[in-house]
Amino acid sequence: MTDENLVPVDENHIISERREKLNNIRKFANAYPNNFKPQNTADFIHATYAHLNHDELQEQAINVSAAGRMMLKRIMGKASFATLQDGQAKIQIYISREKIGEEPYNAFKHFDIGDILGVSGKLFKTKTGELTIDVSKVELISKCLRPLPEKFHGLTDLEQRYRMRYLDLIMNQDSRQVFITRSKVVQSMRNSMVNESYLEVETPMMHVIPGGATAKPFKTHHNALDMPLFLRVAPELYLKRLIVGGLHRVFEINRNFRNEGLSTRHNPEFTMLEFYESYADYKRMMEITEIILRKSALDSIGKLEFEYQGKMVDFEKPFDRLSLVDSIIKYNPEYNVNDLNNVDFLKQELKKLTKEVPKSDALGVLQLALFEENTEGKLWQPTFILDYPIEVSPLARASDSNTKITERFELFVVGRELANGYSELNDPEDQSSRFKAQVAQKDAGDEEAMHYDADYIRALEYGMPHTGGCGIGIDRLVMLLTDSPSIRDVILFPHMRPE
RNA sequence: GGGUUGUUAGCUCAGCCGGUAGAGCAGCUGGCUUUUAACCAGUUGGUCACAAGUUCGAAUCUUGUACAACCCA
Repeated sequence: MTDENLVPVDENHIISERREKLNNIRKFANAYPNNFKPQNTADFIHATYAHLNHDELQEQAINVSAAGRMMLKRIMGKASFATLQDGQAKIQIYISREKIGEEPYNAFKHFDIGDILGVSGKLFKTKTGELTIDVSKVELISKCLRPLPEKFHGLTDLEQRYRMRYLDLIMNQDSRQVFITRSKVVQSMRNSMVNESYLEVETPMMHVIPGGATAKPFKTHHNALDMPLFLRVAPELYLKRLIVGGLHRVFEINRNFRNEGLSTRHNPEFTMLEFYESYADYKRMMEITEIILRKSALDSIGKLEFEYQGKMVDFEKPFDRLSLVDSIIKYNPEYNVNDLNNVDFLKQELKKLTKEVPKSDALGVLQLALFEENTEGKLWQPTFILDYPIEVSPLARASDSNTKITERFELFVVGRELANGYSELNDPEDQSSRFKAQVAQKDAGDEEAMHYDADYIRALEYGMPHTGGCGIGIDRLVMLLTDSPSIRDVILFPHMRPE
């Protein structure tokens, strides 16, 4: 640690005043006691006693104890109200000098907004009917040295919300709710997989040979072995090794790392559910993808139709299925089938639309480029796009009826890719030549192309049953279900440049 | 990587044609025993992101840098 790191991030007179208060507490008591045990949560208190009226509460004399952060404070002479916030909810407390005594009351008056307090007392209802703890004992559990953001506007600066997520979670209940929803989504997906007899596994995050997706990896170094390692871009090749090994249904929920730009849809590390099922194909993968997504919506937000950025998304209807070419024509009626099978026409169109026309002359590659340019963004309702060109699908099984395309789908919702699945390529000789084609592309300067993975080929040579596989982007799914415009809103600590 | 916009008190924001800094909240002092963003009176707090330039004089104009948001790639 350098000297620089030992200096507080910033200091001001408010913080030094609060430090002074803390020092005073230290003189007389333990400033950070660890023996307060709240018997009730604010949530529980409201749920259990809110229905009782003032007189009923008076008669029953219900004692509670609670702890939480003081968010609001209203001193009115010899009595005060304050609001405590615990994990889920808020509860109002009433503190009178008469009840707790002069010394403790004066001490309370100097507690700051943001301090964490423990209280005990009897429940009552105020004139306006708010359930409140009439405090008989209050203690400071943890001093808040830094002033909280303003009570009305809160913390709105996006940069600060991302950098100081702890503060965001204190101040913004919406943000807290996003991450509760995220947890429910992940839990639901795990349950769906287990219900389908899938086995949860963990495979390496550090790869000697990066593989499983066309993407640029992060590179790191193992000191003891003195060798380069790559953070995984996908778990795919390891999961399929497990299929070879006879774990017939496996899934993994974990991070992938891709060394690309940041945007509202891309974080360098992101979370995927990947699953593989023996004796299945891409059609079964589409079915199970629909099952998982519907269940995750029901389990997290309790409905199958929801609004995303002002427009409805429908998870209830069976998801649309279109071939790549059909989807282009459907959303761009100015084209016909002949146009889309004409390499020169495609190149001409792409030149109009983008600076980055693929160098390839392969029909499928150009069709895909056109799809990405003017169709993908228009797929608002869930739509499976089928028949991906073989050149861009090096791990997928070729279609039996057309060797130029693969048995592959991608699912699009609100104009974004949400899932990607296919019938896995299990012919080791075919896979070997596909890897070689990738290596040739890499040698030609494509940094995203795959490496040749000899051990994976060896695994396939032991024989892998036909298998279906699929990956679902969890961050993007949570964006949808929480109506979040940016991926940074659904990742607790999104990647930011250092301050 | 390119374009646009932004960065002023702890937070939310004003600050016009260049004249040396403002409000609300928070804090501090005092008053107030059922408040609800409590209220009333007084008060502390700023390297105007950073660095150069233009000017008698820059938060304000120019350029560069950093970080961020949005759009494009």
